[in-house]
Amino acid sequence: MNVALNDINQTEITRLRVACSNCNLRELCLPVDLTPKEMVRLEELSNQKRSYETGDYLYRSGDRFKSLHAIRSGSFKTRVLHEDGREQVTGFLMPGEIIGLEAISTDVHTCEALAMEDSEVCELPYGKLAELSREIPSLQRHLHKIMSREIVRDQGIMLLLGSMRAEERLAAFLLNMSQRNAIHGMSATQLRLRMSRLEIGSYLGLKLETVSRAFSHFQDEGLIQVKARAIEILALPKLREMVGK
Amino acid sequence: MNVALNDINQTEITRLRVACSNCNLRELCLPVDLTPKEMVRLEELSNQKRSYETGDYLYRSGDRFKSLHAIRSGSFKTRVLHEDGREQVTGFLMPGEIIGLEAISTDVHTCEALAMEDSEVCELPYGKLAELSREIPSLQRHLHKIMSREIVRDQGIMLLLGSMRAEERLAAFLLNMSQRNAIHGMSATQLRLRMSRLEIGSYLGLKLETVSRAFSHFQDEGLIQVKARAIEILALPKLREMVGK
DNA sequence: GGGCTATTTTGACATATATCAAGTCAAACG
DNA sequence: CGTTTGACTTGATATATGTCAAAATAGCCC
Repeated sequence: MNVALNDINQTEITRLRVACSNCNLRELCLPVDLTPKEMVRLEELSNQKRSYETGDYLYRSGDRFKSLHAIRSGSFKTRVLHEDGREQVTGFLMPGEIIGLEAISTDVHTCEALAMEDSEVCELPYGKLAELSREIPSLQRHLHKIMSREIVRDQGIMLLLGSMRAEERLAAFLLNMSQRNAIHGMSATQLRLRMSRLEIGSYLGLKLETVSRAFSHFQDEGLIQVKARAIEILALPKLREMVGK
Repeated sequence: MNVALNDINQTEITRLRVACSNCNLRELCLPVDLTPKEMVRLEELSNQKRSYETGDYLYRSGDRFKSLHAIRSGSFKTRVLHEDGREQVTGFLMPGEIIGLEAISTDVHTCEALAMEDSEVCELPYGKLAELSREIPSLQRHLHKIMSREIVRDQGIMLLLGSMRAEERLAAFLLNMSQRNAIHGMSATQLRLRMSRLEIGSYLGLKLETVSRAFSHFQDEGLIQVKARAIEILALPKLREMVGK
């Protein structure tokens, strides 16, 4: 939502492909102006690559925080579990995105992250990352950028939820998914959602029935084409209008 | 909400008082384990101190980002203005807190910050801060902490809004205010709100009438005592119960 | 203190979303 | 191929919050 599409120009994507061929560090590499040598050093940080199956935990609430993780393939959701057992989805993470930021301040993870499909991640030991960023100022600045972007993203997509109605929320969600898809080189209009209506509802603060009704209504209006979790966006501009941009 | 009260013990508060006698850098100093010499260097960063009257802008949307600001006295609100003129309050900032983080990623402020009362701030040039944090690892780590805490705070107070009803939101808001009050050495139960019902509503995604009704209802239930903007919390535990903690 | 204004409270009613309950659909499995 | 299962859709109704309007209150200036 805030990571505007035109933030990423072709040059940078090419550079990324070269730099991160064996590990998806898109979020870290992308706008950083590193020398080839520095990139190698960044690459070397992510010594661990791990695989997770659907439903596996990347980390649990209470786990000690040691690393960030760059998602190489697949997708994860983060959630908090309330005492009464309700699940609250707090975020969806897609390939190329960094997960775990929320725990830096507390040294302990405050939510759970689990795979929504079979996935691979690269581990980025926080200590080494901080150490390296001390040597490479542009990396340091970029780390700050990622974190504050996270703040902005939350404000962008979540904060406004309070003032948005159900269909506006869903429109914002779809646009967000579309942009993140596009950033990662995939279609901006053909979405394959990895999450259920229940999870979308939990994330957006709506009941699954409301989510479903909104999808149906969008389809009736000709804004999207719904085939279960495969969504085709037919009228991007109109969706943008709905969320006021 | 996430900056738990017991995060701050007496020792640290004493250290803070000594370290930051002439400039309120609480958020920066507090959990940082700096040598006296390093503290002086941090102090020296905040060379600029500025005053603002009620309604003055600290920065406007579109302003180039150069500095963070530590609030020394008074309070600010951040907001975005929608095309149609509606105001959306995105945050309230109190003494000792850092404002401006949201702009690091974009180099440009995306929201406006203005004084809710006569206030003073210390300017913290971002470049110098980053430079210094490269030399002082514990400061670097702490900068990261502040930023990710901001993420968590947003998730804590805002993300849950989606799933909270009006009175739960207001309870969360009051608890948040109470904690921030307490952190800054003021009463946890006697609150002097600096913002109108309209602003609270904008922040919480509610109409001012709903906010007012919720206040009245809390008072009827004996949870709080309302005298305009002076709120006395009578039953902290019950409020905590309402937000599920 | 008296009168002015903005803020807050309260009430009656409208509307959006939640809730409860069926019903449909598609994938998985025997 | 039929059955089962879980996910999704749709409908009827309840409830929470928004909307509009008026009254009460607090703050402020004279």
